[in-house]
Amino acid sequence: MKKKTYHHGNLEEALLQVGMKEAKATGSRNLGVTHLARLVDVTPMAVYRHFRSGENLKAAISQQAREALATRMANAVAKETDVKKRFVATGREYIRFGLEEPGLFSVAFVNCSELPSRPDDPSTRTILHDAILDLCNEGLVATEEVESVAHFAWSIVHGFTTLAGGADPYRPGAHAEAIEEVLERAWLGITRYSKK
Amino acid sequence: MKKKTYHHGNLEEALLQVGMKEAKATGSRNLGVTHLARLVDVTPMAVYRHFRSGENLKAAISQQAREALATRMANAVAKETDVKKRFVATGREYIRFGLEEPGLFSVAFVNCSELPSRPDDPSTRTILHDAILDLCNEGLVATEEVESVAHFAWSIVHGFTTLAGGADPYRPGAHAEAIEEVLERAWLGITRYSKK
DNA sequence: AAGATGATGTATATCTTGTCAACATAAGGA
DNA sequence: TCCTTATGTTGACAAGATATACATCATCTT
Repeated sequence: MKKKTYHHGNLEEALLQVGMKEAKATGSRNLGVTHLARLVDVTPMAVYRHFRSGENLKAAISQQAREALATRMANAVAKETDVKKRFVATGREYIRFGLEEPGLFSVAFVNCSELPSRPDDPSTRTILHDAILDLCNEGLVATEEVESVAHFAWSIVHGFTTLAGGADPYRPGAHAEAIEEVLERAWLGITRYSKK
Repeated sequence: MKKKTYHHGNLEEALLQVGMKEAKATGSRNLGVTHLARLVDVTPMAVYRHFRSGENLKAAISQQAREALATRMANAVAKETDVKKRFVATGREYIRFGLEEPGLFSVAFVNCSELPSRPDDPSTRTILHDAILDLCNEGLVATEEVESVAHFAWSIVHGFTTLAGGADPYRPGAHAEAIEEVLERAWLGITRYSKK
């Protein structure tokens, strides 16, 4: 099939698309300019019309990956009404995402020079904060602790995912029990704490 | 100064040495074969007499970094006698290492194909396990929970470090308060938990 | 409708890297 | 002394990132 038009039509989108596909499959290994350009049947240099550099492209894909995570979290939270359940669902979905999509997860938090050094994507951060504000409203967390609770909660799920992930091919539910346990422990760390 | 001998003398060691230096300074960015070879004033190909590939070299440096971490943890633990303090010291030192040496820390847990996918270096793992066995002896943790507690504890410190690190230039004690707090929360998650 | 103009791709060239193959020399034991 | 092995060097090559110069499409003006 020949090219219908000289212009690709929507190269930027196309690059992000194949980028995400590659990320899912192999993490950040195959996110090079040349490789992605080949996949969309375009010259490497064409990429630079849409991204300043290869790093920049990778950062954009990373961003997309973080958005995918945020979306999943948002959906998971939306299904729960109970305060604690909402909070736990947030963490559980974060971990599941990491285990089910290790490639995307690693790309999402790849240490890229063009990336904000903290892996706290605004949207993800917002979701987490909202969940914690819920806890405040219930009196389970003091208002001035929101920041540190957020950091604690995020640390737990991020660390857990990093450590548990990437090993074997993922079997759904493999870590189910461990996940619930770690979330419960985190819950205790959050609700039982009081400043000395 | 000219080369005393045609042979370098101890190239392998030298490579690991400059590798660690570079890792401290810039993480994993400058751990390429050519670059490191230049630093020890040797041809790139010489490297292959000691390491199968660039990846392999990077993995060896990563290993060294993990050992550096383990050493620090061991030293920190050795200073404490109280059970809880020993445990907390383990985590605190892990976090401090990550914040004080972000380059080394990132290299230590870089996702390298020649690296065990789980960042649980035997020595580091042993130190952590020992600390938890202590807790068992005190009746603070059930014997059958050792594994999951280890995973929980590791998750927390690893996650915290990843999220807190890498931002600004590190000021000693900057996060001191946050560290103690997160460790206390973790402690609660460990000691207050009971299987349902 | 005919250009002018900017957006988007291509062609080419250079530089850097990783790595292979072939060669050189040092060092130490037979 | 001479052969073998360990260790470095040279040169070649392919891949990749990216700069410069050029081509072509799409649109906006007139």
